[in-house]
Order: sequence, then structure tokens, then C-alpha cells
Amino acid sequence: MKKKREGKSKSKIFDDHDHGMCFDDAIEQIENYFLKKNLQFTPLRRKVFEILIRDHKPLGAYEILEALGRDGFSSSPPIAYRVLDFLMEHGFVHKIQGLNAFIACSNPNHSHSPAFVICRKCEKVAEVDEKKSGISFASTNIENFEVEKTTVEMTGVCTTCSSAATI
Amino acid sequence: MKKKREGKSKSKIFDDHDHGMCFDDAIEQIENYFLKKNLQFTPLRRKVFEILIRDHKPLGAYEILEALGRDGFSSSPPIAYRVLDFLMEHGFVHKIQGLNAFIACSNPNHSHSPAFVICRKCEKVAEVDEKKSGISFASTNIENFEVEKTTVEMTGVCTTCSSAATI
DNA sequence: AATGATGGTGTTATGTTATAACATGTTATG
DNA sequence: CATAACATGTTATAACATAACACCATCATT
Repeated sequence: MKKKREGKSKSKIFDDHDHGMCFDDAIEQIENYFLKKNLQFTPLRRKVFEILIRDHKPLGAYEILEALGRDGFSSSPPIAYRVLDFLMEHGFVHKIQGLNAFIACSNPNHSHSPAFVICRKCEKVAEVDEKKSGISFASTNIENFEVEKTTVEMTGVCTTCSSAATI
Repeated sequence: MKKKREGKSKSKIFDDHDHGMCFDDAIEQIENYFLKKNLQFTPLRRKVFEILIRDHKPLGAYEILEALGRDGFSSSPPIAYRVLDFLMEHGFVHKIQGLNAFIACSNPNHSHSPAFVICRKCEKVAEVDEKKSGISFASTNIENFEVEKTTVEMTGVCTTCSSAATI
């Protein structure tokens, strides 16, 4: 009967940020970025980003669409995919390939080639940078190949989940 | 007018293996493995593996199904997905997440956490190991997280393609 | 003000990828 | 023979993603 033992000093990578701060900061950052780049931070784009950042967990496109629908926006698939593509182009959203899901970027200023740690039980996802992850991306030194984009996802079980289950 | 300049000493990672050898070796390796593990290398499983290894390029599940159909096997989706899952479990096939496609493993004995280099123009894919790729997987040293599986994909343009295009 | 270019959103339909659920056959084992 | 385990077959559907076209606002230029 070892369940729901959360909030301990475990699984740091998942817990070590103040999400209230994170949310406000993120909104501010994206606003500034759009302003500077002369891009439109439209209600729809804002809403999609808010949906993603408020939970700060990966959401499928159709989950986002449902949320949009609930908030009075149109909810046909292209709506979500277009906005997501746009936000991804500018680095504010990443796609988690292993989950066919999208997540707000934790760090739009820094990591341009993020790595993700994914718990396959609780599906929490943490974005880590190269150094923290222990992965070093000297990756561009592949002979005769220009790397434009890297996808790095590490799937496993977080401490919270592994200590919850006896197995 | 710089096209079709292939076969030079470029793009080593894509070209540096003898595919005839690769094919025969791979079949032999998988046969031995299955024998040793007391697993059935059924006609269907063999066929799927052959389809993948003979081109040695990533194929979508539905492309594999077509090929199966042409060769007289059933071609309803679960057939392919089941066999692919099975072959993946045992490390003989990998999924390329960025392409929703499957590829025969180049190296079933060695790299258990392979990395892939993907040319977005010709869609050639090379499987590289940690050292060649310049990626070092000290990845397991993430605090409080047990990594079970890593996905590493590097997308870009290979030399053959970049020298073919003027742009 | 008319023109037309651009960008954002809306809508319908469809394409693509993947799985659930159940049926059938085959082989090994008690 | 019963039955368990495994492999394959089949139907239907779920889940994910894009094409193509319509509409409207903004803005720069005639």
C-alpha cells in the first residue's frame, strides 16, 4: 500500500521549478518575443500557449482542440496544428515524438536542442538541457552531415512512480 | 547543374557498409538469436525482416503491408504492427519516430540505444553508435530517474543532397 | 476609395498511422 | 483429450495529421 507518496525530495527534474513563476514568466517572454519580432500574439495563439503552459504537461493535438472548444474557439483539427506549428517554429512549444504530444517549452531562451525525460507511468515530462541530462551534443561532428535538428527523448520511470509500485 | 554526383567519398555514414554482407549477416544473426532464445522465426516474421533489410531504408507500416500483400501474406494493419513490435522488442528493428517508419537494425549485437541520422531530403537513414555520433550517453546519470530507452534522431541534410542542390 | 498582397482563422473532407476486440489455427504439455 | 500458449487472420474503429478552399482583416500602393 505504498501509493501517493509525492512531494518528497525525489524526482528533482520533475519538481524543481515554481510553476506559478514559470507560467507568468513564460507568458511575458512570449509576449516580448512576439513584439520584438513583429509577430501577432493573437487570442488563439495565446490560448493555445496558455493551455499548454498551465498544465505544463504534454497534450495531444485533439486534447488541445477540446480545450479550445470549451473556451469558445473553433476546434477543427487544422486550427490546433497550425498554431502548434507556428509556436514550434519559434521555439515556444516542442513535440514529444514518443507521445504524439506537445508541450510548452521550459526554456525558450536557452536550449535550442532540448532533451526530454519521460516517465512512462505518470507521463510527466521534463525538459532538460544537455549538461543536466548527461548527454553531450558534440553531435554536429558527424562527418559529412549537417545536423539541423535533434530529437532526444529518454523514457523510463520516475522515482515517484517506481517507489509507488512494489514491482 | 550539379546533380547526381554520388559514390564519391562523401556521406560516409550512409555508404560505408557492404549491403550484400549486411543482408546475409543480418539474416544469419537473427536466425541464430531466435534459435538460441527459442523463439519462432516464422515465415511472416522472416518476410517482414527481409522487406526491411533488403532496402535498408525506413518503411512505413503500410508500405510493409503492401509488400506483404504482394508476397501473398495477409495485409491488414495488425499483422504488420504485431510483427514489428515483436522484432523491435528483440532489437532487430527500430522505429524512426520522426518518420513514423521502421528500419532494420544495423547492429543487433551492439548498440542497444541507437542514434539515427536522417537526411530530410533523400530520407536516407544511418544508424550510428554513440561514439561515432559524438553523442555520449552518460545519459543514465539523470538524478532520480531510471532511463529505460532512449530515442536519438538527428535530422539534417547529407552531403550528397546538399551538394546536389545549389541552394 | 479601389487594388491587391499578406496573414490569420474557419470549414469540409480526407489521408495516414495505429489499436481494440475477437476468431481461427497450430503446437506443446499435462 | 484438455488446455494453455502462441501465431496469425479479420473487422471495425480510434487517433493523429493535412489538403484545399473560403472568408475576412490589415496594410501598402495606386
